[in-house]
Amino acid sequence: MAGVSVATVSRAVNGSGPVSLETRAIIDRVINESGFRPNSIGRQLKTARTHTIGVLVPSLKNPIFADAVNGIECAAQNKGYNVLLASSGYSTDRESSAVDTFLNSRVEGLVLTVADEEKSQALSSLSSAGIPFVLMFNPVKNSSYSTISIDNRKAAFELVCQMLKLGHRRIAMIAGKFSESDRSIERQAGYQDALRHYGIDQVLITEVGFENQDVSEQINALHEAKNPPTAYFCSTDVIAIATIRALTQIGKNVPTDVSVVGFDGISVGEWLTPSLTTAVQPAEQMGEWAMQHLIERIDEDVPVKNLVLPHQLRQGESLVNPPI
Amino acid sequence: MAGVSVATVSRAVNGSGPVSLETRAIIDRVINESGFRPNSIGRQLKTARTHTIGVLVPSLKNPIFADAVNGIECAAQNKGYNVLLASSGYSTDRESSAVDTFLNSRVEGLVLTVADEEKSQALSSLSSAGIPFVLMFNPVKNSSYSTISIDNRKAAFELVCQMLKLGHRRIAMIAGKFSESDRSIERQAGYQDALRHYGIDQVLITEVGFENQDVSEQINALHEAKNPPTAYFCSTDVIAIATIRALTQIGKNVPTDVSVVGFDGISVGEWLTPSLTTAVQPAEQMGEWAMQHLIERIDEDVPVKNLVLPHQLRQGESLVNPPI
DNA sequence: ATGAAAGCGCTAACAA
DNA sequence: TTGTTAGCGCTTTCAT
Repeated sequence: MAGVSVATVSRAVNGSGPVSLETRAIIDRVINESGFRPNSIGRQLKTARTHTIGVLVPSLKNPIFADAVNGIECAAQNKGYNVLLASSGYSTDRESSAVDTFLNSRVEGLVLTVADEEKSQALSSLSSAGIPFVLMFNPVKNSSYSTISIDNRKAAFELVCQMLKLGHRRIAMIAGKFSESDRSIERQAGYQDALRHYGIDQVLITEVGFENQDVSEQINALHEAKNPPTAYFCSTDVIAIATIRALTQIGKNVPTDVSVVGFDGISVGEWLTPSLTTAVQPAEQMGEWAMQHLIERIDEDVPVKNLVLPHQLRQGESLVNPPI
Repeated sequence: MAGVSVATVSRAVNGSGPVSLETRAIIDRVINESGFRPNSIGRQLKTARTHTIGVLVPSLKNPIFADAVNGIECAAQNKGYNVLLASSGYSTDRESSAVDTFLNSRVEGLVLTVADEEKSQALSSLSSAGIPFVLMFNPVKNSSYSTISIDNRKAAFELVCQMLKLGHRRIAMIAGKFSESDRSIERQAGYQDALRHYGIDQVLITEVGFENQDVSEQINALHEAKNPPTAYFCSTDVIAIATIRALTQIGKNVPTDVSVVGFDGISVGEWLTPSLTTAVQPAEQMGEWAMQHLIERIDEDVPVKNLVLPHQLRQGESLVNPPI
């Protein structure tokens, strides 16, 4: 339309070569008039670069992941990368199929949280595909993968020690399904470490689904026992909130009757009454770091890195001494 | 590698034509051994279909958007579509550039929430590009765009009427920046409708940024006046939560000293103490519907539709009679 | 400063 | 049942 070759248009659009002022003017005019848009697909095919990264999280309904994705997306935008998003709903099958899709779409890298690093079919595909990725939230196990996380076990240990120090002896753990979360497993280990440290062998663990809004059934079951727990350690803040609701429904007051502790440090925990005692993961920064590191690995072929951030215990009102 | 032509491989991989059992077996074997992955880019270029939709929201930090994106993503996955995600941070410039990127990536449709439909450069690009899109949360104005929303003005009117009915006469509105949200404008109109309906002409509107976690300054200013408000109407739940915090910081109790009402119906509002009085938008379903309708428009060229869902008022503890 | 042409990986006629 | 081939839109040498 501009009476020039496609090569010249390419050079004009990308500024990738010399174009005379006059031809550039003509091309600009024609582009505006015709509504021409360079087709990224063609460019991607030719250059073998997509400037796209894949992001896979279990669910956006948990603010810990929404915040992380927010951090990732902002960093990506800054660096000129596009974000393909998928959620797994904590299902390993959906993890694998999402990763397959990403790989076929030729994403240049991934940031993801999987159910369990060790059992992940998705991660095997990824490593054999040889494309860089960063695990987010998943604990470090195989140090040949880049990861960003906190020490879940230690944080859980410290949290439960606090509970024990206040005098709690019957502490139940409401754990997200172990098969769906290696974080949950680590936190459970920390819980047991703490009990053992205090010479207590009454472990009381109830697994619940992560998508479960209502844990009344499980809580009721625990409270019908002869010696109900005086405190609950929950493997996420979202589960802690559900636990508090369930307790309230059966007439238990938190924290006077029973204490509840969460994990994650989602910001709403602070505004609740009682505010949540929890361990804070800086989700948004973790997302940002993951993205930045991923881009380093893509562009500069930087080596794998395992970043374990210090966690932070947040004292809330939901944990007090046990009733006498 | 399998000793067959690319055409045969294509047929085998896609099941798009006859392939003998033996050749299929060979191809499968070679694919597994070599780690071959069909390149979507090539296919996309050839077929001129990307099976990708763009999603643009202001921010994932507000659960109303995170929930909506969650709904969109699930629906997309069900229908075999990929999701390219971007956030605008309530900036119209970033809206436009995200839409440009989407368009160049040849997304087949978009679901988006823009600052203001009427002033949106992004929407002009979109409509002239002739690709289907669905506005989410934005009120219906130009009915030639598909939209899914509630009647913001009416909901705000009803909410503020409730406040007036309880006896409040000095009601301030803490509004998200009008330039960043046409919802905020509509809700403000509903607020004024209600005041007018009760013959009150003391409108008291303070604009705040959406990303603003801390509204202490604005709240303090209002409370240093001779007759401070007895109630606050906030244009979102997130702002309402910030308002409650600011009030608490200056020693005001909600709701005994002052009432606060939000808008959106994010689920945490229910677990707060006091629980939030608000108007509920069913974000996840809105996302699902948006995605489903978008795909109808893509596949079957269904006409534009404007769906205005009934809103629902949620009675919470944050609204009571004004102190005597 | 510009153009011609090859080729990225794929699909879809068409031919055999 | 399989192969040959053109071409999707782009970038990039290599000529001119």
